[in-house]
Amino acid sequence: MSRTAVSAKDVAELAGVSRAAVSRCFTPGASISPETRARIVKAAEQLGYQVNRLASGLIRNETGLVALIVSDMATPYRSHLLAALTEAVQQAGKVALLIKTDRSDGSAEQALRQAISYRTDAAIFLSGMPARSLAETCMRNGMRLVLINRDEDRPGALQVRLHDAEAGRRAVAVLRAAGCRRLALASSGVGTHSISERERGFREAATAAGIDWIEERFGSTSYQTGQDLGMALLSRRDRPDGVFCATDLLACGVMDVARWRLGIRVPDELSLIGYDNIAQAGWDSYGLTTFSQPVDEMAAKSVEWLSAMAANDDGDDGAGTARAEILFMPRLVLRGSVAQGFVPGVGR
Amino acid sequence: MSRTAVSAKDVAELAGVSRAAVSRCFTPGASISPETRARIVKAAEQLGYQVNRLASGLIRNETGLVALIVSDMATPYRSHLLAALTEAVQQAGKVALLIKTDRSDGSAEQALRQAISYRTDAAIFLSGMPARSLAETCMRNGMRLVLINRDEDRPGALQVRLHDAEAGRRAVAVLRAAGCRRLALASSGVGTHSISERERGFREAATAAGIDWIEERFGSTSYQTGQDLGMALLSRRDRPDGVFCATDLLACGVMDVARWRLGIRVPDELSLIGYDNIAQAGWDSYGLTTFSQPVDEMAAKSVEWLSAMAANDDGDDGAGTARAEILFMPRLVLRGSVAQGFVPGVGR
DNA sequence: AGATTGATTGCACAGCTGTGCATGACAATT
DNA sequence: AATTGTCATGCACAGCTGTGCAATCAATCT
Repeated sequence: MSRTAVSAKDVAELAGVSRAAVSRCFTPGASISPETRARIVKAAEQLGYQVNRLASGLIRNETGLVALIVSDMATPYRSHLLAALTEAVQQAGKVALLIKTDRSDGSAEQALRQAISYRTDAAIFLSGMPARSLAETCMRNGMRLVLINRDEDRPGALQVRLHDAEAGRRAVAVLRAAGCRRLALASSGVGTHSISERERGFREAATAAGIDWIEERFGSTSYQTGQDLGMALLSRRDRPDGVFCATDLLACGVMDVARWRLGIRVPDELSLIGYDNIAQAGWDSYGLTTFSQPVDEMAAKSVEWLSAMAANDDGDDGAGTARAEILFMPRLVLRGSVAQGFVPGVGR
Repeated sequence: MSRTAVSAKDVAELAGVSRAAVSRCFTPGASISPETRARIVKAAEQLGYQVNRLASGLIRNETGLVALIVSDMATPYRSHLLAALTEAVQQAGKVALLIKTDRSDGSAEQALRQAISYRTDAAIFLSGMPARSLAETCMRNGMRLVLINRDEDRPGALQVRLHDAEAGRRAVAVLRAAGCRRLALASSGVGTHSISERERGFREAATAAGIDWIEERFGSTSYQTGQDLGMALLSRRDRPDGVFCATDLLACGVMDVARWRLGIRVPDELSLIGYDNIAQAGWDSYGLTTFSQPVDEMAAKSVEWLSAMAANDDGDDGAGTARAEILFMPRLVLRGSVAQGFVPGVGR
């Protein structure tokens, strides 16, 4: 009947002990005798008691909450990364607070403010970027920041990145080895750091090899944009025969337009490479050669770093760990979307 | 330097007012003069103050947290639903607590316990199911429960369901109208309520029409299972020419096996119908006829119900609202995966 | 036996906020 | 001018937990 939930006081009364004993019962390493613990546990189960982590967090300055800040979360790559992070966070005994952002201005700020208001132990940005001043406020208050595939660095935050430029370079190598003559670059117009890096690597390698290429860059990172990019690139007179797409979603769109609207055979007349290794890239309809991000490992390392930072909170003001960065290498996944040819031993 | 975050006391000191004034400043409808509010807002911005919702929730018995409990969240349909719910929750001024479950026993219980420990205002189950006793404990403590596409009902919880059986029936009608002679049902072996209902509708309609059909049911609800189902169904001597798949993911697997491994033309030799209307169903490679769930509307109505329940918390003990259910009708989306034919006016 | 050690338990406080109650100031009304 | 009403503000308490400190108690040692 009472609208309020059962508290430690109720358990204490039922078990005939002090409220402090109940607290110690659920605090690892606290001093409590086995028999009273047994009594308390029994009473707690009977009442359905769960320690109130709000009150606990209030006094311990550690809520066990980790904010995951993300946009476009229904996208294959994003949802995969989100799942991995949630799993890792839970494995570490914490819980994920999910905050969705959009493209609008100040959306990331708004999200971070939400995280602060719940006194989150950490915030992990999968997209967007908080203003520098607000980020510093977070750090000063003891909140950890992790930035995944973000560009500008915030001192004290962990940067989780991939060697995107290297992937762009390898894409050129693979396409050339497949015998492609006219290369193209298909990318969205969002201008994210990681996407820009993929473009840069592609251009560098093409320039270094002394070959010409064409580009199309517009729209968001979606299947629809992929279709439009494919239409723009493949209806040209000097149609390319090897395209590197900044994203698997784009590549799927390009491939579908080629096959189903323009009647171009893949990979006989057109070789395609994507990036992300989303589930659909492995489906029979696509068989897309792409670069795989070690999503699980990225998530695990991020959370690991958070725990490590929490462990050595002994007086250092974070200045010593000003620059933390983990760099992963995207792994080439060869499938049927690239024409058969000699693939150079680019391994290392 | 101080590890602890800025509190209302700090703001009050800077603004030269009492701490209570700061609290009132951020409480809508509280009595406070415009000039002191201005002073407080200025001081708060200067210090980067955000109201501590943990402490606020502690005293108001309303944390603003809504737990989303889900498994297989990287799946297209699930991630779509998850995104819609997160969006709806945020629109209502609340924040989503994301809890991932797996197939293991007691996983749902564990998740619900997590939700309780954070004194979540509500818990929304997208998969899994808590034990009845634990669910009742939640309700008694004032936590609202929403079950999406779940079978057993928990008194007091909101049931959000679709008319799955009707979809199964319509699938038979559409396949027959397309001229299919040998129907088949492809489903996973998970035995979820909603999936069982789709199967039931299919069988009922086929039986009523007096036609025979074949079935395959095994595995999880994945693309891979779809491939295996397709292989099992389509390599038979009496190969079916019209298949209703309990899920789009399954349908994609079936279609790919048909096209790319068995050389069966879709829709000329094989008509396919799925369920969920995931993004890939609309891609050129699939063009899958399917049933669309009004995901956004489902999310909006769920959160709306939560707010309504919170509003009339005036002494009623929930017994009056024992049975709440919202039933949605899946919408048929016609695409190219079904052979051209006369589609009966099943509207209504 | 007496002293010491160790474990266990209860008291009380801190951590941060919302709000009822009382007080004070000020405007409006008779 | 006196009274009434409104509004703003501060005090103090409640809500739930973790933990330092003192006290109690049993057990062990000399």
